[in-house]
Amino acid sequence: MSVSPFDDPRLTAMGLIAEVHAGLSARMNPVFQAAGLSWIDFETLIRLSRSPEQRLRMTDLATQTGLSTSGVTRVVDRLERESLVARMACPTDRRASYAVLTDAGRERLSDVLPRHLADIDDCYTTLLDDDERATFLSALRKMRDVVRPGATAGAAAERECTTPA
Amino acid sequence: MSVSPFDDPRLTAMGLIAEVHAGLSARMNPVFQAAGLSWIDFETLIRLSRSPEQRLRMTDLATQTGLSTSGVTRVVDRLERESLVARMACPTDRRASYAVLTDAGRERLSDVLPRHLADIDDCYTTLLDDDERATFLSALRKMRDVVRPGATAGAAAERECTTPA
DNA sequence: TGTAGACATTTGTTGGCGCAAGCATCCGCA
DNA sequence: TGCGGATGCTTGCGCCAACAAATGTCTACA
Repeated sequence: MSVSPFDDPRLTAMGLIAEVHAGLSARMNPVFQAAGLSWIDFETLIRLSRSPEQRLRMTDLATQTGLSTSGVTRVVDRLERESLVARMACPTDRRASYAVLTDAGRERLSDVLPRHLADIDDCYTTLLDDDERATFLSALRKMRDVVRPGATAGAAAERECTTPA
Repeated sequence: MSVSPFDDPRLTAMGLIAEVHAGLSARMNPVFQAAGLSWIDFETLIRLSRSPEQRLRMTDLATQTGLSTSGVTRVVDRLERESLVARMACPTDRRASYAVLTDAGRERLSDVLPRHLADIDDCYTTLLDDDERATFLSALRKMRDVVRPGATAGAAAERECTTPA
């Protein structure tokens, strides 16, 4: 079938991942845009919502989202402009600052989530049976652990400051 | 464990895909950069190498790579400047043009491929056994078919012009 | 033949992100 | 206490890609 010397089967796996990622973005983005968010905005808000005190230091947000620190600065700038997050000084380290999820941010998440989950069902959940999903997720986790060591959410908890106020 | 109302397990799958994709990019990019290419340059060259006559119309290249047509224009501009691809007029439709892989382009691919494949082995092949890889790929294919209908390489073949000269 | 609409591509504009530089702060050590 | 290096964040700059508008070409239909 193929006439190319560059058709190693390993390449198809990489290509598929890229294709699926791009396709999912294209599929998911309209829902986010309708709510005035980008995918990365959503990721940011979700990560905050899952963090203790619903807040995260800028650096931790960067490692969790995969953005550079400057990228996080600008995302939080945007979200702060819409009052979806707030910056909060860290009481124990005056260099650091927290991004905190606001009530408006939680509300925005609640607005978007149902339609986003429906999209996920269409593109993922209903396509695979339980065993397939389990294998799929475990494969992704193995790859992530190699490719992004230390990017787990748990890393942030270890440098949590004591709860203020 | 979690205190968030936004921790639906379906979200973790999407997050993992994004994380793995981002992590792979970060991991793979140095190899491409060392050869003066970006990941998308590489994808473009590879797609051309696998196409009949080693050429593809701009539009087909766009759907295969997931870029917009204007994006493809500029990628091909870059690659043409380095003589890795050439533009060729379509004999049967003067609106269309082909991007054709040149000898230099093939050579550049040969330069990059071994190190790229080694990266893939580190991040993928050796992490999963045969069954896991099979399930993983089939899951990705199912998702791709839903999320990017008509983006398969075969679609381009159907509108192939007859071979010129 | 002539015309309207679709299509392939390119160009102008805009926004997002990474990199490097800069500033403030923290830590270790004398 | 005081100093040097490390760390956390922000800002200046440049690249890249998407969107929209413009151009040239094709197709269908009268």
